[in-house]
Amino acid sequence: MEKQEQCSHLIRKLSPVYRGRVDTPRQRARRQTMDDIVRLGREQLATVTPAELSLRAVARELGIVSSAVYRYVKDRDELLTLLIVDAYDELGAAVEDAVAAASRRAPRARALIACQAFREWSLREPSRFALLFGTPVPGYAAPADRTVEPGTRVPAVLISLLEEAWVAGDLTAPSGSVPRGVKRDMDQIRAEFGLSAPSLSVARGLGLWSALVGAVSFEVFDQYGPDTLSDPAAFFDLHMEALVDGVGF
Amino acid sequence: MEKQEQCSHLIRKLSPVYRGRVDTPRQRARRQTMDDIVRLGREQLATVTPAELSLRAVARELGIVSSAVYRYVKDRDELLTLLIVDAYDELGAAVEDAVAAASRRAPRARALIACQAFREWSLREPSRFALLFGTPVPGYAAPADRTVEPGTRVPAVLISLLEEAWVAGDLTAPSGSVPRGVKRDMDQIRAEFGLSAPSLSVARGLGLWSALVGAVSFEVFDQYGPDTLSDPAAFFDLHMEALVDGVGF
DNA sequence: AGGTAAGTGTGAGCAGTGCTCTCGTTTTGA
DNA sequence: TCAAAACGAGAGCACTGCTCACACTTACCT
Repeated sequence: MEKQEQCSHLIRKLSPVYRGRVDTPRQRARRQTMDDIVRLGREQLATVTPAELSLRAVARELGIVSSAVYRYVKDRDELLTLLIVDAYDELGAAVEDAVAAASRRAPRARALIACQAFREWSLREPSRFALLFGTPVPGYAAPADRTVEPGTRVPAVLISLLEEAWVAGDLTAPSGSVPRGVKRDMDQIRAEFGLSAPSLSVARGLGLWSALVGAVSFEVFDQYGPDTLSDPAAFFDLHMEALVDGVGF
Repeated sequence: MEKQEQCSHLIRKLSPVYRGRVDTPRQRARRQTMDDIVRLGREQLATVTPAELSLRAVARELGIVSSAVYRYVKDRDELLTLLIVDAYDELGAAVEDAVAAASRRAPRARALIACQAFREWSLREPSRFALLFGTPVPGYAAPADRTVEPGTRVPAVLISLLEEAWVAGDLTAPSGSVPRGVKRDMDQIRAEFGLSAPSLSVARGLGLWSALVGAVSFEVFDQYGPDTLSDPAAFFDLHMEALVDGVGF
């Protein structure tokens, strides 16, 4: 089905007869329905955790019988993948935009802004945060070829800020030795992203990334006791500043 | 039901006739069944995420019809609470034991050992880790009066190590100012635990706690990309050392 | 010692889920 | 024009949590 469609799509593109009318009504309808499905799934995630996301509910709101939705989405897992990519993209855009809007500030300040943007998006979209960083759903394994790229956007922002600070001489390399195995892994990352920043800084950056998710997870999932933090945002900032200092910013 | 039992229990304790035979067979059987339910739930959690934990499966393995299990457990949520307390206790014991076994070492070393013990238990029990620190299950809200105390054991260990280091003069207070609101919250914690360590140290300790959970969560939930860390334990140690340094240990 | 109430297990049943299959109808593309 | 592809409907299977009416057994009190 998928293959057939792509095939006919290709034919249309190549055939002069269809110039200017790339879509059949059916294809337009299908794309519309696909968008609706993702939208309804996203809306459902506003009130429900990923584990209890219901295809039947999507079909219902779509005004379609439950089995018909399988014409568009192979699986519940398939819908999850769509929503994961959707969420990663929106999160990535939010963080990138926040950083871009502060392009004149120092890398350190922008790193903090990135963390804040991450936090704010997550608090605004707790279920989608859970979808990305919470308990993975049971048998589901995200297909790497579709989720890795959008999932790397936020860490990529942090990494690029780190590198920018390093080349600008604004990053003081932390002192200390790095175990051989970790060094090798960091060098691989450095090669992959074309970084000149030292291994230990990269390691600290990766640590910052996991600590950031941990801190936000604590807030979104209410892991701090009740009433222990009267001003969570202030505590978050303080925490992030310490982490950012640890990286050498 | 509960009240009646406690009542008769009291009577038995007070009545000389029952001296030495505190339990009726029925009460013994009930306790046994309760233990079995928790055990089966725990076993189920080894292969299944908290969200898809099934009461019917427990009943099935118990050799009992599905509705009968509601004689022992009011709700699926009730079972969750039992398992949460169970997991918190085992995790707390694991960390406390690891720290106690190294009682002759410096607080800093013991803090690192606590973190490692936390990580090891979590990797050994991924689903139970998810139960405690992953996405909260849908409508479920843990009853504070039963979960807060066991849930505080691990942070309590960290806090006590921090305090111990401080009174021994082994903790260098980090420099920097603390926003008023955060200061107030930290003072509340200091009062609650009877701490003399400075507010900023306590704040850093809380940050360490959330970062620890974040780091472990990254490993348990496979948030680092695949194959980015060839020696996760070494990276974890490096990360924790940095955090512990940040606290002032 | 006997009656009463509580505790326990059974089975049917309701509403919900994911997913499959068959059957018509419509659209598409050659 | 016609076969194939796409689509929607509806029934159905196996599973879930949970409730209820019904039996039976144990425990407690008079």
